[in-house]
Amino acid sequence: MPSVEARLFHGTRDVLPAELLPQKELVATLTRTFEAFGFAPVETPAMEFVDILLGKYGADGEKLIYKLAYEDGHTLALRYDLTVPLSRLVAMHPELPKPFKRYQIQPVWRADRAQPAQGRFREFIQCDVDTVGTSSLVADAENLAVVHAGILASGMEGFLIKVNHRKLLRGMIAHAGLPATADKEVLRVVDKLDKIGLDEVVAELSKIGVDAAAIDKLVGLMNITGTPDAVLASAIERLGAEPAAVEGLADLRAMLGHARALGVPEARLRVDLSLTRGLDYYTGPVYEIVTTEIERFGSLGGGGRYDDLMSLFGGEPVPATGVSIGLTRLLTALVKLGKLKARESATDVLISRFPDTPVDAALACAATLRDQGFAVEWYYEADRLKKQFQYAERKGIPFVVILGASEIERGEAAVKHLATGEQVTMTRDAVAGWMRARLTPKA
RNA sequence: GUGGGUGUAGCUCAGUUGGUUAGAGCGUGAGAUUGUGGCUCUCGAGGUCGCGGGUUCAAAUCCCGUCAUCCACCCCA
Repeated sequence: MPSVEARLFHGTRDVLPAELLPQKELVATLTRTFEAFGFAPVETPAMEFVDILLGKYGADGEKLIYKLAYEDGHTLALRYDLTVPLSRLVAMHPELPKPFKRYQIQPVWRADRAQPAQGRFREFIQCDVDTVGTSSLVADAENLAVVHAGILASGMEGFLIKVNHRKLLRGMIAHAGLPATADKEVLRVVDKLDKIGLDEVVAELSKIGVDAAAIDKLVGLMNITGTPDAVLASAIERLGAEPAAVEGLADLRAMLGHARALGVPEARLRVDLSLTRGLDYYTGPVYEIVTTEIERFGSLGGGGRYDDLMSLFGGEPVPATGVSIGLTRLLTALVKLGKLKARESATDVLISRFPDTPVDAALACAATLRDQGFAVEWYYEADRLKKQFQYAERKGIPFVVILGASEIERGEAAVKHLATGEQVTMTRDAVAGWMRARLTPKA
């Protein structure tokens, strides 16, 4: 067989132990958080029929769906997100008690142009929670509370949750006297406000044919800053007479009140009237989580309410809302910030030995330590002790237990704590307690 | 998808106006009187100079193409 160069498809990645060990811990924490809010897990297949996915994301998103060249190339695709597969699943299981609250931690695929430094990949893991079957804004507030708790638990410190409302956006477009069909183009420009500045936004708006009066109204709204309450109050002042906006304003006010009651700090929340979000299926509140610690980094999560999506699979419309944490992106950010406590190995203790060590007696000792709850690794070769210690050092194993013929004979063991250099020879039943007293508790 | 930059060792890079066996640091392997890690020292392994073509007596170096990758935009997790 001809040899091929070992390589990866751009935008995909291998995850090595140093990163995957902390990632697994984070997933365990997120899982506990999700379950604490009453969400239960599901998984769905990586591939779906193409027509299940088409017509849900909008033209921009649809271009990024990976279609599989299976049969005629028009039957299967890799899932693009977890929300549409969930809707399909619920449509196929009408017997599920509503509201159906599920979480799902699985990879998705997007034929994007990858940019790893910005946390942009073609394959990445999303952690979604969704509540299907209620219009209650408490469910939306719970979404905010769940992502807040989840991101905080990851060790990320600087982040904000931006919220807006699709109906409020529609009201703003109407308020400016623009046709509803113009919203996408206009809002995309306005969304760039904090990046390119006011003058540029005005220039671009007039370039796409928005008249000066409309620009004034839009920019006036976008420029409102301050606490969520202040922004809302100011928006009510300007849009209170706009029928299209009223419901959005009321929803946001209620949702934010519930979120505060659930313990989301005021300082984490921003009402951002320029937040649009590209996916077509959102109908109500929308949210996006951004880090304030890295320039030009993609969002850490996002979501919103999508009351019309379920009806696209036939049957009755079912209200639904959900939010997603971008696990791959969150981990990338933490690595970039040096906030990931990397560890090469999950091993607590290495059993080191000598040419004269009775192997089976030492293995029995390893088995005992495992029974006592330690992760124990056996050193296979009777190498120089120096080499065995170097191995433990490089893999970040905190303890080395030294077993020679004399220790085995006397029922003893020498134990060394590498971080402090402390070493004691003791009876073997004392080893577990000695190590446990020095093992830094896992966070 | 649009625009710009860069491809030399596992990683970060040097390589003079084209000129013999292409270098350094880090990492990695072995060792410094055979039961002790981090520091230091010695020695070693490792390169189709992204790939293809062209110019030339001679190309890592110049030209064309191609692929890969990075950055910004777009969009988002």
